Amino acid sequence: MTKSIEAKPRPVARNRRVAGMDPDKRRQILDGAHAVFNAQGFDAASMSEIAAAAGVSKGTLYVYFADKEHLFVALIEREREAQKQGVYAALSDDPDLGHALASFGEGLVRLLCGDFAISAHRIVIGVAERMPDLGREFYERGPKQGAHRLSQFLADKVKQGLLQIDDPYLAAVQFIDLCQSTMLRPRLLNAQREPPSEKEIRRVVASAVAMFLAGYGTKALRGPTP
Amino acid sequence: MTKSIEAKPRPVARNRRVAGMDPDKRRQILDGAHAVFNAQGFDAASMSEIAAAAGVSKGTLYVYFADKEHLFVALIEREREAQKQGVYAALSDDPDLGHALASFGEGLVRLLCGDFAISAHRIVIGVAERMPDLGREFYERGPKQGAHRLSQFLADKVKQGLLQIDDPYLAAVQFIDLCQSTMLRPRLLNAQREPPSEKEIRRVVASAVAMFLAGYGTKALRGPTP
Amino acid sequence: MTKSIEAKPRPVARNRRVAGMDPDKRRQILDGAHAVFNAQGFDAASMSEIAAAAGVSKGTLYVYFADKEHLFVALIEREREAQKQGVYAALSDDPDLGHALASFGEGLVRLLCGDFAISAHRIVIGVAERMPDLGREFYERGPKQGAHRLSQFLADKVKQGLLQIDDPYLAAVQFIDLCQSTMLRPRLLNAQREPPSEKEIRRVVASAVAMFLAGYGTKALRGPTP
Amino acid sequence: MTKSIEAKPRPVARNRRVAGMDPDKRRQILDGAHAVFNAQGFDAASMSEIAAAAGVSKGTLYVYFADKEHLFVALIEREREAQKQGVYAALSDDPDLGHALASFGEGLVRLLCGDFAISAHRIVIGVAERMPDLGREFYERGPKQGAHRLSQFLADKVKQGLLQIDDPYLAAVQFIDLCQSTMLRPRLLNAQREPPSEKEIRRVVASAVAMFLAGYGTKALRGPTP
DNA sequence: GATGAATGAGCCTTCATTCAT
DNA sequence: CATGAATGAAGGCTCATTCAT
Repeated sequence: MTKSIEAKPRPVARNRRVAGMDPDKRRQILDGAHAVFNAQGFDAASMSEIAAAAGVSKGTLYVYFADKEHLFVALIEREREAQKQGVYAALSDDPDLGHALASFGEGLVRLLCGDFAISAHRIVIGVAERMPDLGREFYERGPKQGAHRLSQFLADKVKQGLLQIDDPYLAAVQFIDLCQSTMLRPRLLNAQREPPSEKEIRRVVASAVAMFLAGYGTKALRGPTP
Repeated sequence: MTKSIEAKPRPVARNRRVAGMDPDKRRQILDGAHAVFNAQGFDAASMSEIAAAAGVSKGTLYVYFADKEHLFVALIEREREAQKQGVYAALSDDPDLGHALASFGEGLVRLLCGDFAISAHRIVIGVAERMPDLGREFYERGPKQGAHRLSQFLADKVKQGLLQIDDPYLAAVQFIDLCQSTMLRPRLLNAQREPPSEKEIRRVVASAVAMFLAGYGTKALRGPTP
Repeated sequence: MTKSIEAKPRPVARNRRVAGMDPDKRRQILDGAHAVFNAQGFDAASMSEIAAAAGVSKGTLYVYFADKEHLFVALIEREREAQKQGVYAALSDDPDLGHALASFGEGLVRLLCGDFAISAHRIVIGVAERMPDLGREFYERGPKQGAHRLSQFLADKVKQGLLQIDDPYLAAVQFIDLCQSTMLRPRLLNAQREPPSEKEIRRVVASAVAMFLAGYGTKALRGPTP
Repeated sequence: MTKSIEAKPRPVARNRRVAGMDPDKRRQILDGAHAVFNAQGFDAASMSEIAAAAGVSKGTLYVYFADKEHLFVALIEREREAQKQGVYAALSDDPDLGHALASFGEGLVRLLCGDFAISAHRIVIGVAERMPDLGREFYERGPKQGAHRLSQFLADKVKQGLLQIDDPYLAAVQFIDLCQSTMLRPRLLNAQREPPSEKEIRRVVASAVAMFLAGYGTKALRGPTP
């Protein structure tokens, strides 16, 4: 039968040796897990392969992580933290709204269509049915939070009179989706093996910015007209 | 000694019985497979469970489908055929472009955020790493073909002077993505257990149509102004 | 849709653990395999039975041997090594040719009609159709090599003028076959459950030696006549 | 567990429909079984393949033969009958003893090293452990009876003063084994894929006859000397 | 009587997890 | 603490046999 993270109460909290966990070894294990999960997906990845890739024994795996699922969740968490740096910087740097959105959009697409994010997405989506908590958490801490952040930026611009938006959160997601159009889906389905080219990213994001500003921009945005 | 003893390839032909396949039983099996695959995903679904869900013996499964993968592929095929009916009808029915796009978009979202399409998406994305052919084919016969169809419709409207579009395929995917904004992703990640409400669909699609026409519409579209 | 979805070959290396194989456990497994293969033949022997007979878990079997065939081949190898000791000693020990041949023949028959050699023969012959490599290798390292060794001994005697032989290899096989006459075949077909008695062995081998020397002996062999 | 012909009492004599068995269909089935058993061996042959090769349904197989083993036994019986014709003719035809033995030996080797006899031998030897009755019967009705027949011929020649033999049965088997030297064993083990050439057969049988007559011939045999 | 679709026990193999060293 | 040999449940798949048509 299905094993679900929350369905398994892990009856006795056994050898939860928390003392003396070597952070280096933990990182080492997560690196190995990263390689194997990305290459194989969740189900096809075996703990033996992960142990081998990490250069530790299988037993050690279980010292650091209660089971395969917890190892995977920990990996997702680490990677999320590692990557969400800097993408949002573009939003505050550039005084020109179009430039700011383009920089942000390009950075976002580079990140989301990159090998790791695609793999992680694939895996989490693939197990979402069996591990709804993982999926929800991934969604809330990732895409949702990102959109929220952008929506705050947009709300700011509304206040400044540059944009006219009823629902800033919807607008934020729309912008994010526009930026990924034609690029994300074929990557997720593995119909496109390579990340999109820089040229393609710029082209698509430019189109997204144009449509977004056409839809939400005010006269004030189009610049000081005589 | 020899490293590996290769068994001589069996000379007598394997009888892939194709004749006498009861279509009802085939449907019955696919129904069972549908239930189990959707509930568990590809890897976690077991052929035993599928057999039980279908009300047939495990052996019968293998009379109708060569193996687990072929069963899954056949299921995807059946469902695609069953569902791609009628979504595109909206494109030709309505003389008003805004109405046509809205109808189309709403139908599409209803389909793509419905339980089955979400499950199928999840599964195919989940196995895309290990079965790239399946992923690619799913992409090409599904999303890509759909976008292509819409792009032809848009190209038509360009000829009619109603729209001004450089890359109709990109525009088509942009529209499709806009229609799904805020609704598809949480569904895929199982952060949203229920399909979106009709009201929500109408709201988001209306916003998508508005932005799309703001971005690509010509003066001619806005109607005969005095 | 694609006819067959080829799973991408797993990039991460399979860890064929070779290190840390406990020789005692390996022997234990081979002993169990010996018992079950001999009792059932190759196909009818099940890995479960072998595991039970060896007193290990099924999983352990696969730690030591890649699969059923490799286990079987390893068993054959072990047994061959264990048994080909000492049979050829008789050839050099005895100065009298008749005695030497008789000792050798008796030892050979004792070996080849013994329980193990009969079982191994039965199994290898039984699978020879499907595993020609195994059969050929068994033949070449066993019967063929044995005959070759004897033929060298005979060629020596030819040089000494004691024998007159055109084709020493043929002569060697003839002698070997004569020694087994009436004893090997009923054993192989299980028409004779017990190995032949010592008395019977001596009788048949004596007859073989007599006929062989009658056919190939020279006057010099019959001894210095007045 | 092992299935053994005699160990399985076949509790209720069920549908042993004996009436109306079409001899043509029976032959047809045995022909199919012949092809498949020879190509695959006993265990690897499947009843489906046999049914397909015979051009009948699987159900029909079970009308004519109780199970796989009985089908196989019936096949062996039929083939034995079909083949033991004519080999013994040589024994009475030729007035010259050397010629008679050579003709007989050559015919025998041609038969025993031919594709069918080799296959049958392999299969029976392979299952002899699990089906001792089959092995014994095969032995007694085949090799043993053949040797018996030759021994009677030899006893005759002893009476005629041409041969001097203590144990004619042993002598018969010795002759038979000599005829097959270097040819039967590699065939059985599939180390020699083709039946031996006529030239080789003549060479080896000539050598066998020579040795046999050297060992057992009387002065009378060597011909009327002055 | 013949058919062949259906059965289900059983096979080989894998792998997450444990535990003695 | 780390190790990795051992476990055993479970998975995909086959095939001898049965039975409704």
